[in-house]
Amino acid sequence: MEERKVRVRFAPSPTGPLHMGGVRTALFNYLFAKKNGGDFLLRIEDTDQTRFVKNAEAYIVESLKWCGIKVDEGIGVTPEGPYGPYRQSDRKPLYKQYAYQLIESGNAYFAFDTAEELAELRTKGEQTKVPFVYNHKTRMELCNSLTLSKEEVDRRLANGEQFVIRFKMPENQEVDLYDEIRKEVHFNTNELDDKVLYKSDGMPTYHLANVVDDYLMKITHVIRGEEWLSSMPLHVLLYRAFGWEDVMPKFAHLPLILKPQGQGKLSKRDGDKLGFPVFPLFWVGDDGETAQGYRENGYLPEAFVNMLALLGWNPGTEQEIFTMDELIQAFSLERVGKSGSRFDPEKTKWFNQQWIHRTDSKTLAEMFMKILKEKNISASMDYVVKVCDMIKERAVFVQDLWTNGYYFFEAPQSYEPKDVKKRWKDNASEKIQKTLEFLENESDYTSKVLEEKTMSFIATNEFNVGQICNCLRLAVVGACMGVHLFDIFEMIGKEETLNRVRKALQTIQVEE
RNA sequence: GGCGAGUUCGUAUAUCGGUUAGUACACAAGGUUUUCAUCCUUGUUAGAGCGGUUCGAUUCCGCUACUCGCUACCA
Repeated sequence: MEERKVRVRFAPSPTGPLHMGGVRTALFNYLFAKKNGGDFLLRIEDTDQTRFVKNAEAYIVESLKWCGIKVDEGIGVTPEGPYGPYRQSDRKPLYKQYAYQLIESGNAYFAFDTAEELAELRTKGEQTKVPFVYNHKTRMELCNSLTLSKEEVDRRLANGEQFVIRFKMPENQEVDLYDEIRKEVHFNTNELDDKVLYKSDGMPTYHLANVVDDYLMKITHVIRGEEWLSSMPLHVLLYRAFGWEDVMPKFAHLPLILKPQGQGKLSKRDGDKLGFPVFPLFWVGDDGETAQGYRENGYLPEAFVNMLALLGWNPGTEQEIFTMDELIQAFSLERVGKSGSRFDPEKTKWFNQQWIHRTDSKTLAEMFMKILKEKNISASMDYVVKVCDMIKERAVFVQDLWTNGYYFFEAPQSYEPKDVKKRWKDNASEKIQKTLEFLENESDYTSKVLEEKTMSFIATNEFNVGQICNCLRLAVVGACMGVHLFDIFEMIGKEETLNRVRKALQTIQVEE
């Protein structure tokens, strides 16, 4: 077979916000495509009108964009590309001919059983513990073009009666499949059923639409979640039935992402319960329901992507921090694991911390500026960059820039009682009063210079360094925390430093 | 119930028949820091069970157990 350009697709259903498991599937597709010089397409599989959610598509596009996953072709790109449209509802008329083609070749048939009839058979099956399956064993006892006369079928079709088209699953056939991650997988067609390919509303089901579109869009590799492994034989059989086996894509089924604790796959509920996001972006649905997002919770997209990449894949080296380009370089399907991975919110925080440390202060400052603006604080870019330089290594989330650096922008509004109790004693007020007088007489507030002078002042007065410094810190920060004391003095300047010390002297005296 | 897939420290993973089973997160104890955080050092903890194959199995095979997925006119 001649070399085909690698083309992969991410094909989500717009049924709600895109789950982080979905983002990972998109990411792996993207990494694989870029690693192999191929294209990454985005196709929307909106064949189920009953579950369609309006904002979902825009959410998907925005999520991928935030993550730095660039779509080469399809939804969100203008022009969309040569194989469009890329929304299955817009391709609706196209599927019918393929379904009929399968009927003509004897691989599919019309079925007229109503949903109610089938539901009844299923409940009956449950009661008798013989589950009902629409397959080679039962199809000849049901209402379809295999059991009805040709005239009757034609009559029903002409009358516009509701029908579906089902795949006629061959009997007792061994299907040997090859999955890029799981290697050989075998099925016997007797275990499979006659899946609906074309629904009574004129829409294809996932199976038909997926195969037809992948064929038409010249997809070379299908990389998707493990929940699809069971339908792989159906899909391969469909390629065979259509006579497309020579251009059938290769398949790779990704392991699932599991709950941090307990059992089952990761769900929105876990996030609510354990306090971490399950979605990349904040979501608010038509029903007013909301969901937390990594972006709004202060995660950097680099960290989110980095974490996702290492969930189910590893480079085989001890490197853990990867840029997108490094991921592309290092990625291969061979190193994707077979077993489900439990999601670890703690490790995710660690990734974010690492990325905040690595992100240059100017980028951080731009994000910090937005937080400051919300608080009606104005500061120069230069100043904010300096602050970020000093505090970024103690931040885990973007918003920590504020919680760990507010004192660069405003005076403390209270003094941590525990620290006051621990430090503001043994005539602290008296000593700080003296120190204040000393500080008032100093003019050079350069960190190094002021530190040196203050230290000798403390020495000549035989004060305790720890006490004085911590009390000053309490005055300026409001708690025993934060960066180097004299760096704070330099940053906020003499005037502000003195004001804060004076205020502390008044306030804390009262509390004492 | 049936079918498919999976199973290494608490978690994510390395190992591609021979290792004191490595690393990271988390946790614990020290150190650094006038504070907090960062950072550094050290430490605890792992091959589901049972049978094979083999000179030797975490690694190969089988069985059992458990977990996950599928079993819709949902994807």
